[in-house]
Amino acid sequence: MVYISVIDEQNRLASAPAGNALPNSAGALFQLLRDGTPRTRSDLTAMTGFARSTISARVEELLDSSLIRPAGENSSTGGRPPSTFAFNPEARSVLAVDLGGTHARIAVTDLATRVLAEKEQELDITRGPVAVLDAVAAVAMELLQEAGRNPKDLLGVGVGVPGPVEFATGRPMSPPIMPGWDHFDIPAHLRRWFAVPILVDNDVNAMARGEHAVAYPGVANMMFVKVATGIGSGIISDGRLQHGAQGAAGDLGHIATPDGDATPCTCGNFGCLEAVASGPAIAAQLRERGFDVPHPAAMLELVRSGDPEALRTVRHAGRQVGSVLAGCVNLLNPSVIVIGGVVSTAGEHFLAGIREAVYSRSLPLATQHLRIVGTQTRARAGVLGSSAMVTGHGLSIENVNRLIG
Amino acid sequence: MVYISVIDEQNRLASAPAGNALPNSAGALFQLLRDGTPRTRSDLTAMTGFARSTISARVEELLDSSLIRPAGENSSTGGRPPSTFAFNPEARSVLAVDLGGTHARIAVTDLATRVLAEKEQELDITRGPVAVLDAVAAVAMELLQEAGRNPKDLLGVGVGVPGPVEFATGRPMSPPIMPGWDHFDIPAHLRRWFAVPILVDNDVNAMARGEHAVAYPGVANMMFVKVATGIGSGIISDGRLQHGAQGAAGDLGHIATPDGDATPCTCGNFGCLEAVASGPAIAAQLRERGFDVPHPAAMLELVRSGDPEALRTVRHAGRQVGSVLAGCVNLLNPSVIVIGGVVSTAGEHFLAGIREAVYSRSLPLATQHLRIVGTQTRARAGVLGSSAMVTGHGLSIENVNRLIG
DNA sequence: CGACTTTTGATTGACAACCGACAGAAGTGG
DNA sequence: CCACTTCTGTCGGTTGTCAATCAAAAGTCG
Repeated sequence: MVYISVIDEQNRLASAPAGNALPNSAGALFQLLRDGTPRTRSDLTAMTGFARSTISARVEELLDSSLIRPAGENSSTGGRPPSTFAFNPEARSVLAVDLGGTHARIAVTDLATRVLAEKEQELDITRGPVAVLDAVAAVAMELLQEAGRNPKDLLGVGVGVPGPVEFATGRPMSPPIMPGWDHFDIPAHLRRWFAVPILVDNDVNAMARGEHAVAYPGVANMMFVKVATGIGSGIISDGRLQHGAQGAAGDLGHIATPDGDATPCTCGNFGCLEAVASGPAIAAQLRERGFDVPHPAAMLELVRSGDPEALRTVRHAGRQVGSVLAGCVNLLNPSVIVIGGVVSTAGEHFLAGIREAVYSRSLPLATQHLRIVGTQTRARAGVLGSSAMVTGHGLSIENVNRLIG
Repeated sequence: MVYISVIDEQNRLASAPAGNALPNSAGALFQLLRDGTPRTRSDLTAMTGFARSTISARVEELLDSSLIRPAGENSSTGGRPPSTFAFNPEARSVLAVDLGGTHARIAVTDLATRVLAEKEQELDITRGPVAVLDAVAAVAMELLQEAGRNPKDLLGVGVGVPGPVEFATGRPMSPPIMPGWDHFDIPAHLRRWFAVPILVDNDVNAMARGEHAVAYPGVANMMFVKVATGIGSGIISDGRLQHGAQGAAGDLGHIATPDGDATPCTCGNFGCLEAVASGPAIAAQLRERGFDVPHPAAMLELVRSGDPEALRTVRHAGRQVGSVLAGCVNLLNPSVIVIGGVVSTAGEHFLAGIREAVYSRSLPLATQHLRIVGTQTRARAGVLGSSAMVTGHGLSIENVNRLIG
């Protein structure tokens, strides 16, 4: 349900259903049904305060558009049993794209962020926007067919890319690992195939949205932290994903760790979190200790094998991440921190190191209800977030009214 | 002007005047006039797309309520000269309260956050909520009379208190320096005198709102940092003040400084920013170096006198603050950081230290358009912010419609 | 099986919102 | 002084919304 702030009768700040304050419309009614729970017309009149006749008309509109569908009948309470209606996630579909440095994951989802068809494949981002996006579009067409969906069916396209993005225009802004993509108009190019709204965001922001939508839908303040080649985060504050002034918010990788570590970083500074706790940094530390770690996957195997030295190294890296996150907790006071990225798959020791450092260095008021957890959506976080980004904008009151009208 | 996100004709994410999507109403029209610029009826028809007759009716409503007032005539363009209308900040007044540990500043302002009457006085917060709020109410009544305003005239009351607040209820939550205030219902108590909406927030959040409203109204992402006995901040992201999950967001005081300093802090940890760069910490450092610094004011005098050793100490403290802010910049990517609090009045050396550390440790993308500045509103930031908090809620579309209807 | 209850859909009339048209007001320019 | 332009207020007409009523549908209960 969508809530807005109002001052209630006691002149206190409170929350009220948006339907009371916003204009009555099919779109507003739809927001009440969006949680998927079946409701009767009577439920809706009680929730909105509008007349049954008005609700009936609105429900009919929504049924016609197939955005809601009949959901059976409730049991009778002595008279005719009421018929119920619920959000119909099958009404439209969403194309969700998650681009990484070397791989792309592409999915077709329904409106409830459920995957209908999905494919992951190698795709080198350095091949440039035209080659990459053309390849993405080709796979997308296959997936749409596989899912039995028509391109006309799409509500929109969501794309996550591994670099900062100017969210309003969908253009990457000076991305360090995406040569040729700077200021490229991704929506314009993709619109050659898909004549629908196209939204682009940073990949970690997309992952934050995915985890939020699927696993923590009611949480207003959370962080998603990705620890892999780099270390980044997506921030959701007050229920909204935060981009910052240049779309560069959430970059944890080059925050200095508090213990005065002087490891040099690729950015030119010393002691950056990325230089001491990222996947490559952990692998380097293990090599220093005589282990044979030719590639990141080998590091994970070593840790999973239970080698004590490797576990200590990973746990220490976790503490480093946690020491930086402790500052983030004091600053943002989130309810949940989700840890994702390949390094987080190394096991519980990494997470334990993070928790240890956060709970020892953050303020009690901020940590008393704080949960630090591993990702539930794992490798799918990105595509799920791209999908949630599209439904978040595409199922707004205004847009639903447009879809119907 | 109020903007909302929509997908435009090109299916791109863009901004459009709220009047297009929100229902037409006097409140919505008022938002277009709220910037204070005089506009003609024709201007408004062009901005909203509504018929002149509709606009005329709405303008009349707003004139009747005195929320807008005639603002003279524009010069003729060949025919009858159009009359213009502008926001009338005198229509109502606001009671703004800024409570500190030992002082209170109370002001009556107009709707444009301009002070009409103001008083600062000693008031020990440890005397407890009843004694303090009763004293505040008494002063407020005097100030209302001094400003020639009636209590009925109030749009609302805004209060800043030196501790965490549950914003929705206006109750302090485990405030460390406010004995007797924990969970006290401040709005309920003040409502005995003022039967209007009463909003309560943390004092640093209020200062952030004040500086934002008066000096940086268009900036969507900024931080206000107060360096005094403690070190705290107010965060404005995406144009909204962020409270975090427990209203504890913005606490910089107990973030660990990156250089591994081991100074013990009152919180039980080591190397907290507050332990190395707050007013008392700087005073302690100066005492260690043989200076006679019996109280905080003496520290300021010493620095203002230009003593090189004192300047070095202050500059070093600035660097410590900056090293923590560098992380905040990477995390939040603000456009502006405003430095306030008594320590910031010590001179440019403190600010210089902050800038030095931030610009050396933050990412170029985040710092290229970043400004780090001293407060313009100074000691008034708190009351101005309390006032802005009230107008921000009280002049919303819904509330203006209520004021008129 | 019949009386009663509850839900649903259709109809109707009241009402408010909004628009366009019109006439009057207040200027400019020849 | 008059033609023309631009702005303003008013009025009637249209539209769409909403609430009340009613009859039919579909169940429960005795």
